[in-house]
Amino acid sequence: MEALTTGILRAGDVEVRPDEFRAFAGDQALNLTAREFELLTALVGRAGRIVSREELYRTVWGERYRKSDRSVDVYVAKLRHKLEDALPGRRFIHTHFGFGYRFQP
Amino acid sequence: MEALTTGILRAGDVEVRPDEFRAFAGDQALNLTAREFELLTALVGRAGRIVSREELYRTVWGERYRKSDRSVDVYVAKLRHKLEDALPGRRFIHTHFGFGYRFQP
DNA sequence: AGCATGGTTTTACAGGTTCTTCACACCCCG
DNA sequence: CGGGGTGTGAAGAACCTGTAAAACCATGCT
Repeated sequence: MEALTTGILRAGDVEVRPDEFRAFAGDQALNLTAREFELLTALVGRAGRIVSREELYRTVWGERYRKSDRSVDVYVAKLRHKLEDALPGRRFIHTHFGFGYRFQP
Repeated sequence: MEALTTGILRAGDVEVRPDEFRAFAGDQALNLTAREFELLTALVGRAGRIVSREELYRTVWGERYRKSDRSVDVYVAKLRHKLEDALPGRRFIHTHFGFGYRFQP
């Protein structure tokens, strides 16, 4: 989005600083693993758009996507948990059946 | 249509954004399944022309068309219903007996 | 090396949604 | 009328998603 000057991605209360490998939800830092962080970066960088599993997989894993690979789903679940812990009751990652996921604060 | 720059298809009040997996009728988003979305994309991309079931089937389903397969008809009905919900009283998908369908706002 | 710890990938299954096909009614046109 | 074309509801098949848990890996420490 407006990452040109600062490199920081923001969508609502969620902020990602790719150059620092840190992410925040509201005022608290999220404790993410490398994969979780990369996936969140990919999602926030595409906030508001429906993104296919294939695009997410290629971006984060850097390999060809196999339809049977559930890694994206598994990590979406992990991110949802940690976002829920940080900001209870709010939904950020929306499922679009048959298409993919959408990050929307 | 004029998809060269934006990738967006438009016909009257109906707009399809293939790269975002989203479609709009008037100002509201259409809640479509994968097949419905692909069929609408095929129809809007051929707006104003009569399109045979065979061409629609090959485009959307990617397989050889069997005369007994009613999938196109079933999904045209679904699309008509959702377009009617979004923009009541208007007709978009016209039947040409013995030939196929035509999308015309 | 052997072991512990934490992360990643794969598997399995339940639950839900969508898709295909069938059946029957209706319609169009000769 | 008659016969094939079309509209559409319904039901089971097929597919998709959420998630826990197992299996697999990588790293660091004793």
